Amino acid sequence: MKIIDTSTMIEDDFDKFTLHQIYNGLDACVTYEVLDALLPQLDNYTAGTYEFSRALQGPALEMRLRGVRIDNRRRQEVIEEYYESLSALEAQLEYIVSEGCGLWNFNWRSNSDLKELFYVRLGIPPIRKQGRITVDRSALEKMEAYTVAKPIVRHLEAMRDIGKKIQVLKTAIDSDCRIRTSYNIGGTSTGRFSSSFSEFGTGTNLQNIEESLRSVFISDPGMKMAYLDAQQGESRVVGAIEWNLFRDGRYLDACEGGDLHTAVAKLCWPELDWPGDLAGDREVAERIYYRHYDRRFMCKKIGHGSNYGGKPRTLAAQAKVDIDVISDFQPKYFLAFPAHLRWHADVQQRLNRTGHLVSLTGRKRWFLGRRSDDSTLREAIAYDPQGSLADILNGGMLNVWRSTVGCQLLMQIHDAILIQYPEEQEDKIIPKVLKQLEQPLALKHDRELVIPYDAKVGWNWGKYDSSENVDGLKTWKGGDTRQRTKEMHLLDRPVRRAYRRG
DNA sequence: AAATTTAGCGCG
DNA sequence: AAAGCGCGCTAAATTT
Repeated sequence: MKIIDTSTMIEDDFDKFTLHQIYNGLDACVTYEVLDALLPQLDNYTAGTYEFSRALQGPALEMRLRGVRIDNRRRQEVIEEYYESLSALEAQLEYIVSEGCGLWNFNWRSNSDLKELFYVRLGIPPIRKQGRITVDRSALEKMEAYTVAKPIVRHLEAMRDIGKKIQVLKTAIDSDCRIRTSYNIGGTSTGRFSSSFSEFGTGTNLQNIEESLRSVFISDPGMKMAYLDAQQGESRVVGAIEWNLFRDGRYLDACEGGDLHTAVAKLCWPELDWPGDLAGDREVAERIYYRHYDRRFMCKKIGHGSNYGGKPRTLAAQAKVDIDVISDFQPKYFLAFPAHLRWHADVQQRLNRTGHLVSLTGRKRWFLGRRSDDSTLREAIAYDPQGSLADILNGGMLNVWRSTVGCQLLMQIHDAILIQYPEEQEDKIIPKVLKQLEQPLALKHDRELVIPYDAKVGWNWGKYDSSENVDGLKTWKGGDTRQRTKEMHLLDRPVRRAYRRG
């Protein structure tokens, strides 16, 4: 054994391999020295958080290693279809812009080209966002009101939608037809995971995949998937915080009593025909409202946004409703749940006095922004529910991972996990998984927080659809009689589309 | 030519 | 002038 003093060594004295070993050694040893300096600084809260983070390395590394199987044939097909639609739209738009507006060498992805087109050539008054001129989606939507802009805008909206999907679909996957991500356990200020490309440079963030692309993620042969998501998780945590602080359980009661987002929808659109029962109301709330989103989805935004200090104008813009809808809604909402405003005031006070907060699950965070800034207060308000739910979800995930229920973790998506298991054992495994996830958290004044999980099962990550996606996720009720669609040999498949000429 | 910043957009 | 929070990725634009 040879000891190398890196403070005096001369690089030229060593071969490349040895230099790599030295580099690795420094990586490990210096990190260890840092740990020596950090450990004495831990307090009761941060020591717990550190231990928890270390424990999460197990499931996180396993998910990173395993990856998720991709239906590559379907992926390629979809990419091709999207590319075809995109190039057709591109050609049409190029024609409109060159012949109609006299703009050559126009690039629809270039925001400066778009600003030139709309705000100079077409003479539309510039639309601003935080003081800056913008051509984002909401600006495009506003410009639909101008007859000259409308066909262009319609093209751009469709092209951006498709372009975004292509971007995700063409992400490089590994040679074993699996997509892998790298979870970063300490990657956020709240305690959530972050997700990004894998250590091999393949894959991507898997926590922002849109619903329409999820069906290309499939389970392994003989395995079936379950998507388990915490029902109204963040809202329940808000309710739990308010219970602990003020012994005011009205919001938690509301979460536990019914569907909160539907209740918000009823407050926002009282003029709609609400049947009055849980299932009927939910059906009304789930009718498509804007793009592919339903009212219930919009109300999630309105509810969360209001909880976290959102103002009518912003929330109205986000939920695509008239500002009056929110201005009418919020007073009713804060009257029904007065603890919300008390909680905000309490956060403000703690922030001013101490500069840090400890969440419901005992996670401590310092706030380094100016304490007098509104944005610092809003960060602080959002912190506890967001961080606590992450801890609760991850705690449940850790239970599942440590247990012997016989499933494999595939993904963590903030308030949900995706797992797979031998399909014939579904009805044995799902209840056990739910039990591991739904462990109660003790609150003050003799109450518990239990977050129920919704389980959906299938052979791919997309939503079940009787015509489009029969293998997709369907709410688990026990006894799913479906059989997985057989994979068809390439040559046996019907030809879907003729080659385009040209 | 390479590195960094900006704008836009997807998810929870 | 604007006022939910938390992320990561891409193409274009800008700086080095």
